[in-house]
Amino acid sequence: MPHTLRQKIADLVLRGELKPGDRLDEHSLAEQFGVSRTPVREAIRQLGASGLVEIRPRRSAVVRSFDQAELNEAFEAMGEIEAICASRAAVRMNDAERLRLRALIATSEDISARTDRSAALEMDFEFHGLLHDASRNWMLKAVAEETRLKITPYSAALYTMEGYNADLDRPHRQHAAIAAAVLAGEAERAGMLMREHIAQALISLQKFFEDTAAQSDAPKVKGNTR
Amino acid sequence: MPHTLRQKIADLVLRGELKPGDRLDEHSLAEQFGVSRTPVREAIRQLGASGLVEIRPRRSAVVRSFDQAELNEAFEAMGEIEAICASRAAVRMNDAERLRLRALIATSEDISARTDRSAALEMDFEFHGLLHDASRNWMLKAVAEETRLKITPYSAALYTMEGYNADLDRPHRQHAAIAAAVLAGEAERAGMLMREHIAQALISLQKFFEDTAAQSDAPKVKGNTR
DNA sequence: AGAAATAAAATTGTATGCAAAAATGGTTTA
DNA sequence: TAAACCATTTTTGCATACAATTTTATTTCT
Repeated sequence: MPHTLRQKIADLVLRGELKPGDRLDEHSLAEQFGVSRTPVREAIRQLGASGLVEIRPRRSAVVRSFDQAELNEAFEAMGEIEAICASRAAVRMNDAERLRLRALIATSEDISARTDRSAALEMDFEFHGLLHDASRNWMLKAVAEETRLKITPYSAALYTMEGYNADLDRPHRQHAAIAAAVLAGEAERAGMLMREHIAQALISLQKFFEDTAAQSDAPKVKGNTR
Repeated sequence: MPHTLRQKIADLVLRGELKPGDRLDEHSLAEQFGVSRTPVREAIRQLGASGLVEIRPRRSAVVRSFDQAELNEAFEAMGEIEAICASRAAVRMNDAERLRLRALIATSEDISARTDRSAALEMDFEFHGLLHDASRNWMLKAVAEETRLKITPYSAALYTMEGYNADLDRPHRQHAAIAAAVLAGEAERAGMLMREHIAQALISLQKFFEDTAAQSDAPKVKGNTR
């Protein structure tokens, strides 16, 4: 895990320290990480190409923000892509991965019961990551994870926000159902369940935004603030 | 079309002046475009994040190259993504786009008859681009075009290489069939035809590589050269 | 002659400086 | 009071310089 500067800056966004719309000041980032502006600029440009931040000539880069329509489209796209990964995984998953998938679901059961939000977020990453790997297609995996990355500032909020009591059990049950289909080799069904899973995530997210519209530290959809 | 430096360097790759495996020398690129190394480096990093070039610490960036397995996976992924775009387009395309699609196919008919390779390449871009737009989903469009970008150094060779007599009529007929399905609103069928179209492109490409294995200026699959 | 070792050249990574543009703040004016 | 104007400060874009590393060329040794 060589923590590149790009990764460090991305982490600021993924960990929620920088929220959609926030500016990335080259000078302060440089100071914060003990380097000069040059490597910071290069890292920011890379994040711009990955779609995590928005780069505007002569103006500070800002964390990419989506309006409602863009969020809907992003989730629709991710649903399709994840569905493809899942159906491929159902046909191609190897024995080691099958074992790991079973273990993951068992752990997830426990996490859900304990209502451990941060563990649940990590579990979510691992579950989907495993399916990406099992799709036996590096580009599918790359596409899925790039897409996931872009909306993380929003989707992670579901797990991250303290005090927000979204249901942790529903995503767990959906993961379990998908895993069952994958393990049974039912490609079509795995894809369908995955699509529904992502669609459900969008609905939860929209509900979350309504519920927390008052709170100030939640990521806002574009046009909501200032 | 504000030709950014990033775009200019990308064009070198897309136009085939830089082939997979070729090094991108910061100094000579800087000289070539009349700027210093700093903006060149930033552009290269961006292209690295887009997956068009490969960046290795302390070593020159090189144009991304794929081995046979990676190419297969890339085309499989692209087939799925383009299929989704096509089926969405079949349901969501508006009247202006329908008109344009018809015109495109008519022009394509002519291009195919005249065996105009460079026009055919442009047509290919426009056809798929139109479907991306008509999917009414910016992220799907972004994903499709990023994926397409990565394999362009290989797929464009089919059209670019002088003297290689690949069939121009087949892709045209496939485009026409897809267009018909889209215009008829047959989402399922449009997606299926698109998947087959991309699969066929891979087969043609593999054939192309076999045929031109001797020629030195064709892009090679990783491991073939040096 | 071929391989290994070594010296020279070329290339990348980063810091720094400066000009140009944009954001900020305060003053004036309607 | 609010808007418009102007000066100040901040921030970005780019060029340049230099150290660290890799690459290339040359020489030496077996």
